[in-house]
Amino acid sequence: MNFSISEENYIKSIYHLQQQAGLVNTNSLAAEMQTKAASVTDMLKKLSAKKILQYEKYKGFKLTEHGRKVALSVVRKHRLWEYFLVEKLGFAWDKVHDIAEELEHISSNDLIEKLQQFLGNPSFDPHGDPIPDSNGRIPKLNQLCVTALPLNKSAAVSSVTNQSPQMLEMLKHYAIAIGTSIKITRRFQFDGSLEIKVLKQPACIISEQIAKNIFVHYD
Amino acid sequence: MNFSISEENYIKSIYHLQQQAGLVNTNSLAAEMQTKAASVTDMLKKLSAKKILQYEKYKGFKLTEHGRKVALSVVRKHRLWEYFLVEKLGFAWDKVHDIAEELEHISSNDLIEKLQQFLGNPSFDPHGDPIPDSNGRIPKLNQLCVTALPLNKSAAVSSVTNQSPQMLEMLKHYAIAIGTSIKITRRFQFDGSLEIKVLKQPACIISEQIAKNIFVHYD
DNA sequence: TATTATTTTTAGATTTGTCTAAATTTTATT
DNA sequence: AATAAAATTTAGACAAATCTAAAAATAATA
Repeated sequence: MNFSISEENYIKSIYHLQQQAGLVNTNSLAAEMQTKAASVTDMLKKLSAKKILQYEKYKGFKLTEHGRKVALSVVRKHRLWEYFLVEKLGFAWDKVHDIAEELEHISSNDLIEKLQQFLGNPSFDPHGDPIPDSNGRIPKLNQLCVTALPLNKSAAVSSVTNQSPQMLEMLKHYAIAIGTSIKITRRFQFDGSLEIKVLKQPACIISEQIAKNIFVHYD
Repeated sequence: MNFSISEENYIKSIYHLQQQAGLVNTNSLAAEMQTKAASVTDMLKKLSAKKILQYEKYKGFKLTEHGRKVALSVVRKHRLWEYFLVEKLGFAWDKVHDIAEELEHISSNDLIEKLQQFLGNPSFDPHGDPIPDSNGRIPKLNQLCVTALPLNKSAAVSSVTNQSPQMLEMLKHYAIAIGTSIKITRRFQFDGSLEIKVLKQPACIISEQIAKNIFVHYD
């Protein structure tokens, strides 16, 4: 079946929201989509009729197995294009999101398979997020939130969950990117903030709020 | 100003039609767009209000200078993506049109500038059509229709104007692509058909109708 | 538990792009 | 020039996606 750009965007957003909480509710989806609750309800009816959603009035909703497959194919396209933009075209990793938002809706499967090959079958996008394969399988990486990293143990940043321009700008300022090796040199009990050390950079302090979004790789 | 996908498609089609005849009329645009004359009239009013068109009821229409610029930017994007699909992703040249139809509407200028650089600033797309630069300038190539090529003079195919799947399939069958060296070995006065010779291929006969769409390069 | 507040849905309107059928204008042909 | 044919436009309708305002259902609280 084919989906409109708008439908694909809803499906993708629902997927992301239900990663965190099992059931998704109307208002949180409206916030995520930057639209009104009434518009969400309209779309829910449509997606429900198309068997993308399990939806019960007033009770919340989640994707069906079929809906999840559709979501993963959009996520796959988004992340492959992000990889392309950064690795082949030379974009900075904090500039590619909006462009990939458009590219993810190009419909050709042939295109996305050839793109994947051209890129050398990458497993993770430039933000460290896993790229689902054509069957919807998601590569896993052992991850740990920096808030849980032992003191003075070096580890490589593997992903950043909040990808707002503000967050990405801040990381850039601290010279932190995917793959950057970091070390927690001090932990402040008072507010949970961390003193971190990046190679060739002066030590700096990040708030717990930021730290919660940064994950590192361990074996 | 920003244009919808539909508006961009109309603008591009008008551009192509007015390349051949100065003024464009409603029915021919409807045919090109595979839609109805009434829909075309509706869109003409909109584009006219946006100063894209010079339009007089019942009299035909053509792009303003501004409209031409917009058209050329869409054409530029289409042809750069076609080049990418063939040269980087390995698509056959007769498979890329529909995908490029979608990609040409991705809006980022930054993207298209970086793509152009990545591709090495190509001047012609895989069908031999010139790729306008970011200022709307179109590279020129001295071209000659094969119907006007002297007997037994070899020349390289530089472009093919009709890009219907049928035409492209036929050219593939005759082993003719952009750059292929061909020679007219005989000219039939009766119906204008031509006997042509492609290196390592048996001589074959093409109708005048096909020949009219094939152009060769000369110095 | 009764009442208030929040969340969600419905009803009805709007915009964009399309359509059909009818009316109008232009062009072609007796 | 009168009439027939073709091209074009108008009028009115429809689907998709959105919105506002009001109604209904659920959750929170006094």
